[in-house]
Amino acid sequence: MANKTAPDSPPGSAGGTPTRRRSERSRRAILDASLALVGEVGYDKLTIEGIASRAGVGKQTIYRWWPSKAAVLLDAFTADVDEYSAQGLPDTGDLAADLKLVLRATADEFNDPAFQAPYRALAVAGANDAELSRAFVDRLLEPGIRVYVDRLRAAQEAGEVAADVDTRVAAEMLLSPFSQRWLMRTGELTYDYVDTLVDLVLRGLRPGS
Amino acid sequence: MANKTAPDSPPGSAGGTPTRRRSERSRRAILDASLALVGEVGYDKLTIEGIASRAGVGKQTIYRWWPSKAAVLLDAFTADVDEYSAQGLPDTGDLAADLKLVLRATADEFNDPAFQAPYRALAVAGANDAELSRAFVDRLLEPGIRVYVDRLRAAQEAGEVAADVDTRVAAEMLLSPFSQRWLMRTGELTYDYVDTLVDLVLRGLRPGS
DNA sequence: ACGGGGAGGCGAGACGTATCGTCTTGACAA
DNA sequence: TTGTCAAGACGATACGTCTCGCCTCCCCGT
Repeated sequence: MANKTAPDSPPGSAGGTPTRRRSERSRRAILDASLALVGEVGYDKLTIEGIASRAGVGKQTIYRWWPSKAAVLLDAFTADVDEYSAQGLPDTGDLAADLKLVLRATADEFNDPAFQAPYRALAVAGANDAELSRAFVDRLLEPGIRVYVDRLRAAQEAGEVAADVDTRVAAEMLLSPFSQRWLMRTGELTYDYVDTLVDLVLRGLRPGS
Repeated sequence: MANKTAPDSPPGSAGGTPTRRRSERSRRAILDASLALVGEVGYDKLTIEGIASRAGVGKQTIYRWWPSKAAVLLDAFTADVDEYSAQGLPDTGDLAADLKLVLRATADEFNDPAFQAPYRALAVAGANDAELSRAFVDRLLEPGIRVYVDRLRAAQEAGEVAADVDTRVAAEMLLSPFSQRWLMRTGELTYDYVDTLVDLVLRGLRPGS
């Protein structure tokens, strides 16, 4: 049950135990197939057998390395995404402009159908599986939030944001309405909405407010 | 496909077509059984056959009136909840106090295991089923948001909130971080958190800020 | 006013299909 | 020699459809 959502590394890495012989070719084929299939048929109709067949792989090869289709999808999705958050947010000295720029780009990304299916599926699968939820949060959600917290902290040190503001809560005020809107489909993610949200959040962060 | 999540009313009401004969007894038994079972085994392992068996009902009776287990659950859950949002938020003239009071109570509710399972299941099922999502939003989410928008509007008219504030976005800034935290398990819903959130949101709403 | 017929919902469960997760086989690579 | 690989057989489970009598209510003819 350990490593439930983080299978052993591919051959070449050196774990505590001797590296197991694993086909990198099969691993990539499985990840690619799962991403392609979830876009075509949706998460509910995504099956292990379907992934295996599409990847030209035996079912056992999937069951050997992953505990569930959600874990496969999380791996597949993480690989494509995690270099994005490594670079941090831009800092031009104008907090509002920086936030609007990045959130507008994020809105475009969230409106991209290729992105929607797997991300929705993961968000959703996590809600009913606490263990997967933790992996999803740790590997995708938290890193995304942290870059905003860092940017807010920088603005705080520059005097652009009041010193007594809880930057974590402020980041949530910015990001949660955004992702909630998208996840629950309570509204469109337009540039107008992003701008309104950023402006209203920042009103409460200004020094002396 | 019409009425996908809103089956015909029980006998006695008069629809456009002649009222169908439907057992109210079976309807209640199905709703009760689905709520009980989702709490016991979780959403993934909730099956139509299980509900039918628990309710002492034929499978066909469920398939006749609902399109999916999610639709059953939505009906079951809605029945218990919708009188709650009918009464609106308190208005003592102190917006911060009113919001904290209600959100603290909501936090208690969200921390109640009996509430968690079905609500999580619905939020989650909706993300992968656009039609169910709409029903979930219309019948549960939107009414909940609206009472906050109304309360904010009242505060706006009382001069407690700046006139140019978009009350809808403001309500989302308050509620989305809250529900996001709970849904994704990114943090605890404590009274402290609620208070911090309310205070920070309201900082941006004050006139002249 | 009433009583018989018929239409339709009802509980029960059989049915074929799909996918599950496990297990076995023989080839192949380290 | 040892462990992974592709392929697929296997029993179990739940799906959604269907058929069966039973029962209840509504309507119509008397």
